[in-house]
Amino acid sequence: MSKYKTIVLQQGLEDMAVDDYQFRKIKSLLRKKLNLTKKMQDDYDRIQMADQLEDTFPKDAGLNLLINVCQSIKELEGLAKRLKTERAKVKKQKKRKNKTAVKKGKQEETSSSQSLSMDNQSDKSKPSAQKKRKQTIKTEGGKKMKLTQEQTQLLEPSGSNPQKDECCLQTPHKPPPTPSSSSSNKKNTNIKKQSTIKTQVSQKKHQPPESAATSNSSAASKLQTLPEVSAAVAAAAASNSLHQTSQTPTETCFTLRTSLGSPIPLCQNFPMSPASDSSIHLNSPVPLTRSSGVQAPHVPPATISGNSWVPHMPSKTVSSFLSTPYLSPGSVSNSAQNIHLPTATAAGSKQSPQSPQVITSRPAQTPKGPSATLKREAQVGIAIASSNIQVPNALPEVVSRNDSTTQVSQRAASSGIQTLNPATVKAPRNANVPGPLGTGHVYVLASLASPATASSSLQTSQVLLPTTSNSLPAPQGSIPIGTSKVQTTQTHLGTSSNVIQALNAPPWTESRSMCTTQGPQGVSYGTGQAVPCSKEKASRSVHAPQMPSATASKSLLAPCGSPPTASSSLLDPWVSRTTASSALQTPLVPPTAVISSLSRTPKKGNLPKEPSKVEGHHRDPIQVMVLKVTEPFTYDLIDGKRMFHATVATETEFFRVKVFETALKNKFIPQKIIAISDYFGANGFLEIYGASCVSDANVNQTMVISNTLRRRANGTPKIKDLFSQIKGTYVNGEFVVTKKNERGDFIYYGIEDDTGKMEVVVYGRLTSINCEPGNKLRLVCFELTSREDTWQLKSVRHSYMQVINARRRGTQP
DNA sequence: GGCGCGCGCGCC
DNA sequence: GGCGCGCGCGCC
Repeated sequence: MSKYKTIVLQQGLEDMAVDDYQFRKIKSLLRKKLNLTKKMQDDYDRIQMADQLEDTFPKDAGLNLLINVCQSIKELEGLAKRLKTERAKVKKQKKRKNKTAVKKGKQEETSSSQSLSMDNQSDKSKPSAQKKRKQTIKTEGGKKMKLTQEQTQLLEPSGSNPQKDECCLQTPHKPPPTPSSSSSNKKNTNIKKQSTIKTQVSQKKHQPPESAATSNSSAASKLQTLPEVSAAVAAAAASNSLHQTSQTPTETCFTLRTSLGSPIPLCQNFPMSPASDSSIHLNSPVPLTRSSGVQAPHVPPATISGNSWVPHMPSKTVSSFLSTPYLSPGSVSNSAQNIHLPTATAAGSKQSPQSPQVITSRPAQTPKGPSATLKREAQVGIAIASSNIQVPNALPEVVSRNDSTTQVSQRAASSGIQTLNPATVKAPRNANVPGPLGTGHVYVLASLASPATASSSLQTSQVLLPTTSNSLPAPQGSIPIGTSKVQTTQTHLGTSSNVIQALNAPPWTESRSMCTTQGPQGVSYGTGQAVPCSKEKASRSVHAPQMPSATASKSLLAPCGSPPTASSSLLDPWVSRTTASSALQTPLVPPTAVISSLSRTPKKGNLPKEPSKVEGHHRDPIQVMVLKVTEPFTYDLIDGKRMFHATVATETEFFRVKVFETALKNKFIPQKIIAISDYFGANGFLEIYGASCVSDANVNQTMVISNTLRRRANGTPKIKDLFSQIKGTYVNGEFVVTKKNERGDFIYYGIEDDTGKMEVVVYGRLTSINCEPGNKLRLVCFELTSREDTWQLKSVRHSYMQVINARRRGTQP
């Protein structure tokens, strides 16, 4: 029954709703009926499962059984309905030809009976297949709905519709195969079990009247998913980290491609920027994204303006985090679990921190302070890493110094708040130095690093950050935070963001800040940092916080110790978040206040000079103001694929956006505030695939974007400054054309400004745009690269080019 | 405490 | 986008 098989595989097992966790659950539920051995259960991917179903139930390829299973899983009820619909279609067709169709009413019975009879067949049919894990990172429509309902204010329209899933569909990014993937998975499962169910929140909304019991289980599953996600993320990160050093994320790319290649109908429609773009670059770790995003409801309201940052996931950082495990596997795993646990408990809280997109509260400055500290820390870590050695000894001292408890509090606040900091952007670029081995050490060092060392190294750290540093700083800061709060979708987000912040740390200069920060960081963020510290050196009082089991964020902070009061206050917010998603806002507020008082105000927060980078799939809504939009254009002439670019900003950072749904042009109106509830971060862009991913912000929503930030977001970089950026960076700007040279299929434009000159290389569709010397070229999404001695801006798949100030008008294709 | 620097901001 | 101002910070 090829038709049934097709439904089972492509519309069933590969449905976006069937994330890895759900898939495993399905395997578990079918274990008996399909006679799955333990190994089969662990190893089988979706295709193999489809084969197994087909072998066991040749009549309908196991479709009925699959439907039954899906019906028993709350999250998959929607899928069950869809499958029923598909089954009905096939039956109709069959009726015309044969009578074979089974009556719908008896479907279940038949399936069960079949299963019983067929049991024996299954085992051997399949060779130990390749373990391709397709982790289709898909979220369920149902989850979203829940979210939307809860969050009505923010997300209203977009989320509710199951179809929205389409937005996510693209996600198909698979987590790169981690070396230790199997182990990690297992861990995840464990974690899941342990994790308390935050699902309750989700449950509230959607429970289908049908089976309360099922719903509960499903809820639990959802919760569990979070850990998975984190694990997956970690795995992905780990893999990434390995590759990152080279900067060519071979594995990541591979995975992406495979995902693309795999027959996932849903995905096909969506352009996959990572894949599509000529170069994927380091950041690709998209795979991290997950369905977990569902929890969006938690999203804290406006209060947490700072939070907007959270989303950013410096993939690198994440990876680094992961990498640490390699150093000390045993310890690492433990740490990982710890991390997850907190998340699970706090799951509700997680989201809130992340989502906090809410820009409304402007306490931007306060957030900045914390962020700065974080950054510093990161730097320190980096610096240490570079120096590598000896730092550890210093640690004790450092710890003692940490009078900066206040700082800790700051961090905590900041962690929640600032994920998105622009700083992140910087970090990636710089990173060239790969130091896989170093990372582990670094990691430890960072936590321990004495102030002195840190300060000395700081400058270097900047350079180092990208490669080595990534791993180090990120893990510390990011992990803990991420775990505690974010994890679901965000897991990566949260973590990454944290990481990012660290990396970002703008104030390279301040040595002292570092010292203080260090101590607190580890503690405050707890799980993440703690883990590393504990593993290797642990014991220190500071590290103690690490241990914080899932339960109390407070405990974590406390350990940090110095600033009990402040810290406690900070923590509380988190706690509250965890417990009550609704409460999120209030909690947030206190932290910021605390922070401001405690921390030395950083003055003016550092406004980013470059767009913030986000990695992975994010479902927590982010509110942004639209600053700039291009016209929709066709980037794929063959398939007629269209998109447009946009620049959006929060009060503290800005983002470049690729919108692959041109119908969203009516949402992307300059000066308008919108909520983006489902997006992917890749290569420095936010990518939006579905019309439902963007909604209008609340009417009352206000957002003040400083002129400085606007200028930076819309401005043209100086050519000289581009020379100091890493290749692979995507550049926007308007440049005066001084030369034009057509060679073969390429057009080379010489561009220059008062700081230097370089070359624009145009290939493909954009060569049809007529631009002559003297004109000005508006470039969007051109890739910085170099050939021999000349720096170039190269057109890539999603590049947009426009001639301005030209007598002849060249427009986009 | 003075000086210089970097940053954000606002004016033009 | 350029320029000047004010602020905060770090250095001496």
